[in-house]
Parts: sequence; C-alpha cells; structure tokens
Amino acid sequence: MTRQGLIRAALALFQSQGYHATGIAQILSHAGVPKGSLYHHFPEGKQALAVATVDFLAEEMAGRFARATEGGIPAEKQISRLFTDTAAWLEGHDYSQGALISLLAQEVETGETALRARVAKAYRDATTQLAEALETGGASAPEELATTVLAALDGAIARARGQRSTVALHRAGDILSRVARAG
Amino acid sequence: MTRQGLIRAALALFQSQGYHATGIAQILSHAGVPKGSLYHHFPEGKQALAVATVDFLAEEMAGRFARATEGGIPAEKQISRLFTDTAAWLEGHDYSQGALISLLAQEVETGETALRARVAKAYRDATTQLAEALETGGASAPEELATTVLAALDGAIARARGQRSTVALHRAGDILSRVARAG
DNA sequence: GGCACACTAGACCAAGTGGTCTATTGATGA
DNA sequence: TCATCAATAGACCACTTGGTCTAGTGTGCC
Repeated sequence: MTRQGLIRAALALFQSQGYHATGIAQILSHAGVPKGSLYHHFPEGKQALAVATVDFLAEEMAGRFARATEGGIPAEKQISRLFTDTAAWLEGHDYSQGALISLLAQEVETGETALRARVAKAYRDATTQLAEALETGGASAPEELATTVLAALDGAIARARGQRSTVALHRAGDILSRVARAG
Repeated sequence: MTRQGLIRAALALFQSQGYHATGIAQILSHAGVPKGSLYHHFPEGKQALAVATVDFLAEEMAGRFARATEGGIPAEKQISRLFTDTAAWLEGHDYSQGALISLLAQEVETGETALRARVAKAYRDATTQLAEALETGGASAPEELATTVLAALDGAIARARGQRSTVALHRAGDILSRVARAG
C-alpha cells in the first residue's frame, strides 16, 4: 500500500534526521512514490504525514509494552530489557534511528498544533502503558517510575547516537532496574 | 561583540527549533547582524557557528556544575536542584528553550564531522563534571549516576516541551535524588 | 461497453536556503 | 595624513523547499 510505504519511509527518515532536515523529495524517493500520491493520501502535506507517523509508532510501542506484561515478568527485568533491547536496536541500525517523539517534541513549533497534540498524546499513552506493565510486574509508584524510565530512555538514545556508543543506555538501565527492585 | 551576539542568537534558536529548522537569515535578523559579518567571523558558515554554540553552552554548563560542588551540597540535593532549576528555566522561557546537545546529537548527519565531534565531547565533559560534583556530594558510582541523571534530564526536557508541563522533570528528579541517597 | 473515480505521475511554481562576492566603513599605527 | 585591514553591509546566485495543478491510468460497477 502506497500510504503505508510513505509512513514507513517518513518514519525512518524523521527518526534518522529529524522533521525539518527531511524533505518531501527524500521521503518520496525513499518510498518510491510520486508526489501526486503523497498529496492524494495526505492533502495537508508534510505535517499530516508526520502525524500519521507518530500514530503508527505509538501503536507499535503500545504493542511492545503490552507484550512485556504477558509473561508476568518482574518490573526490574522489564526495565533492563527495555534498555538492552533498545541498545541492540540502535547498534543493529548503526545508530541511524532515534527517538522520534522526543525529537519532534523539540523540533516542532507551537504553530503546528495537530502535530504537537499527537506528540503529547503519544507521551501520555506510552507512560500509562508502561506504568501498567510495571505495576503488574510488582513496581510501586509505577507512574512515576515509568515517566523516569521513558525520559532516561529518550535521553540515552540521543546520547548513544551522539557518541556512537550504548554505554549510557546500559548504565541508565542498570540504575533504573535497581530502583524497581528496591522500590 | 558581533561574534558573541551571533552565538547567543544561534544558541537560542537552535535550542528552540533545532539546527535544520533555523535558517541563516533568522539568526541574522535575531542578532541584528548582516550576512557579511557572519561569514567574516565564521567562514565555514552555519556548521561552524553551531560548533561555537556547543562550545559556549558546554562552558556554561561546566560553570554550573562546578558551582554546585562548592557548598559541599549532598548529591541527593544537587540532583533534585538540577531538575527543579531546569523546570523553572523551562517555564520561565515558556518552553521555548530546550536541550541543545541531545537535539543536535539526533539531528546532525554523520557527514558533519566537526559538529558531531563537539557534541560527543560536550557529553563526555558534562558527565565527568557532574560525576565529580556528585562524588564530592557523597554519591557512590558517581559516573553511572551522572550518566543516568543527564539522560533523564534531556529526555524530561523534551517531554516537558511536548506536553508543556514540568511534571516529568519533577518525577524524574524525585526518583533519581532518592537513588543518590540510597546508593 | 462505458462511466466514475480513486489513484498515479510529474511538470511547474513562488519562496526560501546556505553561501559568495564586491563595496564600503572605521579604527589604528606610522 | 594616509595606508592598512578587520569588520560591516547587502546585492546576488544556484539550488532546494513544500505545495499546486493538470493529465493520465487502472479497476470496479452498471
């Protein structure tokens, strides 16, 4: 499906370079789709595509957090896995991918309301979902912990990319999983 | 000084919108400086200006961390202050400012080597300086803690901007200052 | 068959991009 | 007084940007 292809291409590129650095032409060539198709599926253009991208990613993350709950894994283990999995994912993509939501949160001007709203929603949803998973994993104060874990994860992803090293990811994962065990 | 004005303007704009979203023209008008002056002081253009911006900010952060050590403040207190101060700073600027280093770490392509190198250096320096401060504040495993604190700080800043709320900052600050007390 | 319409295709456009170039200004030292 | 040169000033350029518009294509329905 053309629409899906556009979303996937845009996701990869936004995650890699950010919103403003990614041109329409680049998305098009990456997806192998002509301009007319983009503006047929997304008449509001680039911003609408970014919104769809955020929604797509949010759904993916939701599934991931839901799966983490299934086995009745302790919160401590869930957290350390989240960080090590992310580290492996970054290395697997040679640090070309990143944290879309936090990137957009900083790049997008206050004017672009639709996009801003989705970003805020993605943050809320990710936190509640992770908090639920951590709660079933036995964590106390799960909301507070989930917020901190997500913040550290985003910050560590950025740093990993800046330094081409996953040590920050592993350090943060260690400390926060210890918090889950203690608290 | 014209050069300083350019750096300050660029810092504010890059921190607000990111590197690619900020045009030369915008920096110029913000600083009240003509184009010729920019290319006189920074013959390598935009990227060189960004490098200077990172250096400027790194120096500022270094001073800030050094000051935190002076009073012999316990690590726990240092951390909670770092987060509440940042929250106040964000609110004071109406969420228009952000985390430059982590933004650049994600936005800048692998091709722009000079800028990437400075970003990596800024990460390293900030971590060692904060670790020293935390160590004199009585923290154990200060490097690990400093890394986690900086990651959580960056991630929480992004989120605060996305949601126009500082709760994530306060939550992360609470949890991590507790870690410093316990560990 | 032939109509309808979602979709593809890409030429085209005004506005903006980072960067270059020449001209001028103004302070300093001989 | 004059020469020098860092710094200022902005016109200008090739190129790219996001977006519009018209033309065509394929598929399903009557």
